[in-house]
Amino acid sequence: MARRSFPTSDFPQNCTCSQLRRAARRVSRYYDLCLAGTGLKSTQYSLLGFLASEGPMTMANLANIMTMDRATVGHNLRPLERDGLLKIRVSEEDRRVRQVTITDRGQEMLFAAHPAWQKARAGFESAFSVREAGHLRELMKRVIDAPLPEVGLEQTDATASGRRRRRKPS
Amino acid sequence: MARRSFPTSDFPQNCTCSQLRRAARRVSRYYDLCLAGTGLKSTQYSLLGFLASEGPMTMANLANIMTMDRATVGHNLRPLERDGLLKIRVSEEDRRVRQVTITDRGQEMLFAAHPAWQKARAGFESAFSVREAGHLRELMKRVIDAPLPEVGLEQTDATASGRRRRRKPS
DNA sequence: CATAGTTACGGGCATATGAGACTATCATCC
DNA sequence: GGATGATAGTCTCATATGCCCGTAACTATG
Repeated sequence: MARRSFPTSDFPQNCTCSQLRRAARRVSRYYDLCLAGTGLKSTQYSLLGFLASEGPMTMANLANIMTMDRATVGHNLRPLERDGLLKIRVSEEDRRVRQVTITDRGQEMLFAAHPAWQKARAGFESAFSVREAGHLRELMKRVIDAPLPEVGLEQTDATASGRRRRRKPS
Repeated sequence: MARRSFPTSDFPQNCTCSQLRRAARRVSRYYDLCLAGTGLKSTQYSLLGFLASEGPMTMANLANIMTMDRATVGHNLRPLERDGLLKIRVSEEDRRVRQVTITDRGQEMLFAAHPAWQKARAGFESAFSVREAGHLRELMKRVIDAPLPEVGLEQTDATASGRRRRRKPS
């Protein structure tokens, strides 16, 4: 048996990242299923929710509170803007900045989706207990705020064989 | 002030799904950054890791242990297959089934990426503590295994105004 | 004021994720 | 053995996620 064996203790079953992603997929699917009739996905619901509760803000600001890449925010806003749920306009003071504002239509959409969201929450808590769910959110908060150390960029030798390089060197 | 106010207590800041997704994004970004030099993303690392430790298996099986949709597995396998890190072949016994097997090249890639993955793990645990990280994985496991109740599909009235319907009724 | 550095976004690329419709195959049941 | 139903994957579409690079705009510095 030529197969190089890895220490079983450090495999995907025990990878924090993998576990976190799996859990996120699971819960997201559940929420999205509950929200299915509303026309909003879970991410969109969060985005609009933040805009509704925190008021208009810049994309960088949104990226920050959503723990999301700025480019990702840009992408995710597009469908919502297209459908008139929010407006994006150039700031007066600083023309680099975009002010994102939820529209009335967006507010309505959000409001209309609220029961479905509540149902998702209730469903989750019926399986996981209100107390545990609270504990979970608390823990997630700590993960989000954890000061991760810098990463020094290094190279594996297996990379040399050149898998998927972006763009050809012009 | 016409803005309908939502109970602050149930907004994105307190949404389990949103928090979970945020944490997953944060940690994934960190892991992906650590893995950057290796040519593998975190999902791909998990996928190959499972295949390496559990042996060849079907896509449905993979979907199961990855807590992932079957279609998603299909999509995610494609780049790995393209780059020769795994093989997908039709099963002999049941020709509906695809057997997915990691290749030698895949094993090497995984092996080469292992130090980077360890570094990610170490980095995370330096900020979050080994004990807490273990606790976190334990909790994620419970989330993944939680028996979520069925969802009865319903309609919001805001949907009637027709946002993004898939396909036109033929 | 020119210019260099920084910051905020947009565009393009590649992967990640999942729903819905469809196809091929297997399993039943009559 | 043919209709019927269930199962495994695929194809298409839409969104989600984040990188790199380029551009516009602001800021600091000489």
